[in-house]
Amino acid sequence: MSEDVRTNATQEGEEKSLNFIEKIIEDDLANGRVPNNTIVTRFPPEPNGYLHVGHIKSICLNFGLAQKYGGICHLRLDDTNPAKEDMEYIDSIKSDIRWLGFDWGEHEYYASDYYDQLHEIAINLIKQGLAYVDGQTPEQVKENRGTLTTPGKNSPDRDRSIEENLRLFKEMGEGKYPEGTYLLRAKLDMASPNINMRDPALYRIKFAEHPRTGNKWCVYPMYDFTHPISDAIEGITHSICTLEFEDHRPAYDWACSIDGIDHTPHQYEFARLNINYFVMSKRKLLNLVQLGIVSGWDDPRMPTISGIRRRGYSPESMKDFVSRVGVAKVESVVDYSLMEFCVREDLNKRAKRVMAVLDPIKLVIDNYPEDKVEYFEIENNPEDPTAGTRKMAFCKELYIEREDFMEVPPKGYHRLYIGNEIRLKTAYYVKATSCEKDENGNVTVVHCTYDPESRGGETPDGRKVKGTSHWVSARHAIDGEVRLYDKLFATEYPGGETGNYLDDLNPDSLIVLQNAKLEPWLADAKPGEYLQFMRSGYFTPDYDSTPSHPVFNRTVTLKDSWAKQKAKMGL
RNA sequence: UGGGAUGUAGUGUAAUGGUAACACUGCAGAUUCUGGUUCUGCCUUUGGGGGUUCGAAUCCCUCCAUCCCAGCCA
Repeated sequence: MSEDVRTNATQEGEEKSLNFIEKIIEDDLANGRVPNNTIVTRFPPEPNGYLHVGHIKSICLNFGLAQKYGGICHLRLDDTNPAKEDMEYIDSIKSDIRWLGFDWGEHEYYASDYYDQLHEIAINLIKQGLAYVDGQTPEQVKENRGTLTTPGKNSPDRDRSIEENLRLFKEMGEGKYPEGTYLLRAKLDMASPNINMRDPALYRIKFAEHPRTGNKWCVYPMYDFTHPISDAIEGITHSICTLEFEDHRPAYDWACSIDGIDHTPHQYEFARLNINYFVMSKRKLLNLVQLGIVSGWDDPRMPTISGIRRRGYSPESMKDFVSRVGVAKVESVVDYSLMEFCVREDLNKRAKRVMAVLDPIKLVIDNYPEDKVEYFEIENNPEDPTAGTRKMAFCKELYIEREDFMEVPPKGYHRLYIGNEIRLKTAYYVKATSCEKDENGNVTVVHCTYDPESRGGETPDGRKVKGTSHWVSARHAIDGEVRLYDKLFATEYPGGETGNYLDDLNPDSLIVLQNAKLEPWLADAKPGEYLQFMRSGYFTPDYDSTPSHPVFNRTVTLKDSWAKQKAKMGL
């Protein structure tokens, strides 16, 4: 094949190395092993929960591969277990994929679309003597499956006649037998060293209402039977799944080899995404929701796609994140710090800078005229000249951040303390003169004087200040609620010590500040806007936000080298 | 102890028999009207042992470690 398929030139023109799946695909393409030379992938979530960050890897892989090689990616809801699945989940899955910017077009499928065909294939297997109805109890089935190191034993029903099997399977489907009484099994090899090949179950009886097929069926096909055949029906060429399915590949290949089934699809396995400080199993996430530890699947502390979206992560940053993580077969755990790096990098370029004082104290400029108001023009984003400017009102009384003033400053502190001069961002230089305290000794008001010559933030004499504070005019500011989110878990591997991840919850994962002072226009900010509260972090309006009660979620803090320095000094 | 997989800096990923590298983290410094950004530098790597070869992360042997599998879940 020609060089242009072999290489992978990026916009910069440099060559990026291929991951192992891309290598396989390019090899298949180069050797004419792909029908119509068009690869077809699929993203096959089970609608039994919300999608999480781990799924982003799979979504980007499947949709990304299709994009890159001019193929097609199907969305297939793998809905073969009506006991666990729900319409709510189907809707959330679709909106999460769209949020990431992927489009499956008309290729929206459901495993349940294939129930009729699957049923027919099962009957044909029975007719060929390749499947049988097993009347063993679930306990007997388990017993006779053997163990990891010992072979299983054949079921006494294994040699039931074809007619009998046909009759029983028909009656199973007619609802004549309760759950657990009969099972349709493939006749493979009870002595196989691979347990998945020891006569895998094909159909079980389940009296559950299905989100899509309602009560039409009371027998439902199993994953090992449904998945490969769904792939075959849809013409999937590269069926990509996670490592734990490696052992199932022989079953997959068996199903694709059934008479009349397209044997094009091949299964490839990659390592799922793990991130430290996170739990990523749907079961655990469901638990957090049901126990009320979080407010719901979209709680901004949840690693769900809806959670991180509400938290203020951009889809672009997440796509960048998974691309940096890469694709391989090694079980791995990615540092949460990489995810934070990716959002910061993206939001630094696009977030509008605003002044928000989270924990306010009043700053009074004693030598500033009582009623004077002046306006300063402030750039919306120093990283993006096209972002424009806005005007901010300034007057005698302002709010500044409580931590920007100290009566007794530690070494290295270059913010406001009595006698020290700092800059109020884009406004004036001010020098602290005194402070007032309440009965508990907490500073309530800081007094200062300003230098009129320093208007705009620079002085004619060119003297420098070490600190620059953000501020809002006390007369103009509005109040707002700010939700400071941090990691949900305090340890790298939740439950790693005690075995119970709930033991490792971070008690400070959410701190709500009710008294933040904000630039007035923030009352109208809408969810989905990316903001930087200067010197503090990236924030986004929550959907709880209203003009009379604005609410902001912290996406991630800014990097804070002063906090590090303080920590080192033991402060 | 059956079967399936995997071992490259702290973390993740490259290098397909020819100088072990990139990113994140960490550390140090410079710049800065955000203690942000940007920039510079530093730290640390082929699981062990044999073998083949002029030459091995790469090929062979062997040992070790880790993960997955005994649902009528996916």
